[in-house]
Amino acid sequence: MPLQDVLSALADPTRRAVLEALRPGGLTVGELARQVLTGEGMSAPAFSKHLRVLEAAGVVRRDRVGRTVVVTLEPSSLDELATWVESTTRHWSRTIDRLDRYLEQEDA
Amino acid sequence: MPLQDVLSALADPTRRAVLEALRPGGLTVGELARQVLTGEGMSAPAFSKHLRVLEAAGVVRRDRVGRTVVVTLEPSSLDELATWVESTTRHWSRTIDRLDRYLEQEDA
DNA sequence: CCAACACTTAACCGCGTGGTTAAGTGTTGG
DNA sequence: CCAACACTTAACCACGCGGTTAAGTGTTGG
Repeated sequence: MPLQDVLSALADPTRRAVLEALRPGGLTVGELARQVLTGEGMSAPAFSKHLRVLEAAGVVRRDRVGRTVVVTLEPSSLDELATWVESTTRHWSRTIDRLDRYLEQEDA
Repeated sequence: MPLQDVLSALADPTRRAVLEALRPGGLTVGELARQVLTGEGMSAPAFSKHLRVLEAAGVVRRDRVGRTVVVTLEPSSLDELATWVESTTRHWSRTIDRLDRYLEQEDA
């Protein structure tokens, strides 16, 4: 679940929609598809691939239950991302006027 | 700067490296390239394209200064992302055991 | 058992993304 | 002025990603 995998996993609207749909709790693949793919005519295999990507990124887990597969969120999988965003933006507020830094170097 | 654009912009290591390099403040494209592309033999045009993506996502700004171009961070461009991550993960802690939800439905 | 169900895997395909080199655009220093 | 500098745009190419259909894998009701 390195940052790289999480970010590319989230850079897809279908995948983000899956996360939204799972917020109340785990769902079977079928139920998930019914909620997420309302309208868009996406095939089951395509959807399954998206789930694979999310799973590979460590964002969700898939467990076979009877003949269905239940998908659940993997809590703390976005911690690294949250930390990165936080630590990145924190310093931005202190950023001086956009030209100053360059001009300083120029003068030296 | 919709979430979609920001996420796909960040889903590239070179682009993230640019943000890291800009944390202390704005830099010219050349200086930025020197810091970010140490080692990887990436061409200037390729790098310029990455900057274009970041700019289109609203994450950085490019200003011509003399014959150089200064790149600066666009503060608050990651606010939407931070909010999304926050609001997404907040509920995860409350997520019930991964099977419960499904089994409830099954019983009904 | 086995037919049907709920998905996944396999094989394939078009296209967008990330890379290249070559040519173009501003902006000085001399 | 104009040559050189600092990038960017244009044109092109390879390959990975998101999509498809067809076939495979577990699992259970009857």
